[in-house]
Amino acid sequence: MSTAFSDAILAWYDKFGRKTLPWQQNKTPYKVWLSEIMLQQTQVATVIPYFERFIARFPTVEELAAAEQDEVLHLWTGLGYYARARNLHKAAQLIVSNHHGEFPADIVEVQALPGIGRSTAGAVLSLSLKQHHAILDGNVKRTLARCYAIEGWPGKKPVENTLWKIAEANTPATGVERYNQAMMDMGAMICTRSKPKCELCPVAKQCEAKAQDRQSDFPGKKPKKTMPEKQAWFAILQHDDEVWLEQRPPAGIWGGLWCFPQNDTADLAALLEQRFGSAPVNITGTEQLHAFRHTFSHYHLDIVPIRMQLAARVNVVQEGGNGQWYNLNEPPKVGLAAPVQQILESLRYELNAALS
DNA sequence: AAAGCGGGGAT
DNA sequence: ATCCCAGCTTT
Repeated sequence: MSTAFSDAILAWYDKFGRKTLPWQQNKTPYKVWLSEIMLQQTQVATVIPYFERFIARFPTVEELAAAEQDEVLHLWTGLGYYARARNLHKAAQLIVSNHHGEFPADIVEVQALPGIGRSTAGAVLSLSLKQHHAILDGNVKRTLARCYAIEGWPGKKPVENTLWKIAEANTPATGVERYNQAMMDMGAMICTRSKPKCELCPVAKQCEAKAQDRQSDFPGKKPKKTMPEKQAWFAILQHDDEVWLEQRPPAGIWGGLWCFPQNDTADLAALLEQRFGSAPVNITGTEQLHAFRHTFSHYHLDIVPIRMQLAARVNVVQEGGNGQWYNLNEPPKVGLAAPVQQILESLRYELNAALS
């Protein structure tokens, strides 16, 4: 493989690539790692404020490792993919216990950390320490799939393997930290998923998809299937400015986040029985709030929030699991599922509007 | 409203 | 090897 591809990419990077992002200043493996995990799921503009808040609160791996998981999830609230925040936290603790608090420089050890796979490990070590590793995130996949007209959906192993081979072959011997950043910038700025800016592309001359005028055929599309629809009723137990929240189990949907008691039927009586035992709860009013749809990657969830005003704050006798009365005006720093945060915000707004 | 994004872990 | 996980932007 000639260096024509990487030469063109590097020259483009020096003129147009991104060099002033927060995680590109005084680069350390920790900051690059954090940014890569956040960027796996969200665009740069959204990530920036989360990154700034996170680094301000946890400037070092040690401080992250020492944090409560609740506070880590709190700083992640709204970003999604909460398993990644939990993995980040776990990995920080492993770095402290197994690597003296120093982010490992050996790619095998890096990949052994939870939440870090081949591409993220390569990105962190190349961008921060200039180690020679290829990367293959979605931006790179799209750019290479088009340039080399690789047929098929990259979710399929053979297609992914082909793309890794090309990524490795194109990664230059020197300037790998600029090249890898450039490839991510290319995917984000030039080789975008729709309407790629081929007239600005440094490798347009070499691009097989462009030669065939088939840019939109690459990368191959994921086979789509219809998403199931599920229902959930949220029991919003409110007394004054407090509502009852429960922490979800550590794994699965919204793992470790705080949510309302949830049921898959409208029958909330059994739910309350379970929480409050036989002691009757004095409910002074029940109303359905605005129902809405929340869409996950693999199903729709139609949510019906039912608010029950309580005459008094009840001591909950729920067995197993954590629960707390959440004060709307003095919110504790805990992780919240996005629909729960939406509802809490509207409750707080309503509460304070009623007071004024 | 629907499509697309992205990669690691679980199964 | 395939499925599971979120919430946001773009179309």
